[in-house]
Amino acid sequence: MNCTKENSFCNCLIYASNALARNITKMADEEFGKIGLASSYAFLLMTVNKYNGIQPSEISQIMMLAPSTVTRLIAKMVGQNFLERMTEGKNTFVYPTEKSKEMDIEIKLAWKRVYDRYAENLGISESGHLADMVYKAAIKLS
Amino acid sequence: MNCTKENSFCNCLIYASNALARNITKMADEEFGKIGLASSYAFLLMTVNKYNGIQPSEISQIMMLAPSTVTRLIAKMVGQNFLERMTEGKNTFVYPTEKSKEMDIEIKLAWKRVYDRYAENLGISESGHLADMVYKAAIKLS
DNA sequence: AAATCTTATTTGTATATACAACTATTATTT
DNA sequence: AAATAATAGTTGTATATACAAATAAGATTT
Repeated sequence: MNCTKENSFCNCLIYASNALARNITKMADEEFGKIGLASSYAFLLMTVNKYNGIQPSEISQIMMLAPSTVTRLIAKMVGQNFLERMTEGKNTFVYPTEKSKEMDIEIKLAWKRVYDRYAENLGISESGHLADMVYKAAIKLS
Repeated sequence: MNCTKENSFCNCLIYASNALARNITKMADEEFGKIGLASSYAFLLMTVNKYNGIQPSEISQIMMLAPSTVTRLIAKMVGQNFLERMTEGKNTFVYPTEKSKEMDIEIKLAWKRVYDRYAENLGISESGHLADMVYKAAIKLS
């Protein structure tokens, strides 16, 4: 690869992966923004809609986020009446409200739009291949 | 790919790329932390050491960061006597101090350690291939 | 020359995220 | 049964980053 002043870090996975993450998240936030959500919250709602009564620790694993981050995301969605939290002993169970369930289809459509946008830019098979590689690498480095 | 509750987003580039970026940045911060820097600052110093008198807008392009972010990074390094800033008209030129120049070799060694660590986890050719794909994707989505 | 457009940078403010420390609960060992 | 360890979740605090607005300087058009 031709590394000029303009792309001296093209061979650096640290900066490339951060740049990719920022760019794709921006795209996602644009699409999810149309339905009034930032992407993290959209994914959280999708997850809780799918797994009724899921625990924060499981969400943490699925979304690959630190437990404290998940606590904060949930708290915000509880505050906006999208989620409910029930505590039993040391465990917490998270449930979607009607408001969240009603939004599910819209979230999925927005998600599809994000996918279509990046697939359009990267190519369909390319983007599938990339997602696969990036996911596997993320796991290996965790 | 086998998507159970544990990895429902394995086909989702948004979350995979964010997870990869966080994991690799954590690794980088561990290595650069040994020489007292967070990874962003290390890269900034490397860049300014290489391109004496570089302008923030150029740094912004190279590091793929927003101009405001670059301003903040530079300000912090100026405060710690790693960089100097000269303003001429609307332009600003950034220079390394002796402190930064002396650190250059250590930064490069830490950078090598980061590279070795992720190459060890991902495989050498794999990690090269991944960096290449991720960099190209980041550009295409920008 | 004045008015307008463009470019470069900085500042105010907001957000996502994490780590470390803490609380509370349950499980295990002695 | 008491003591200890492990697990689940939350809170305080810090950081990186961005957007939008502001400032300032140059360039271009009229």
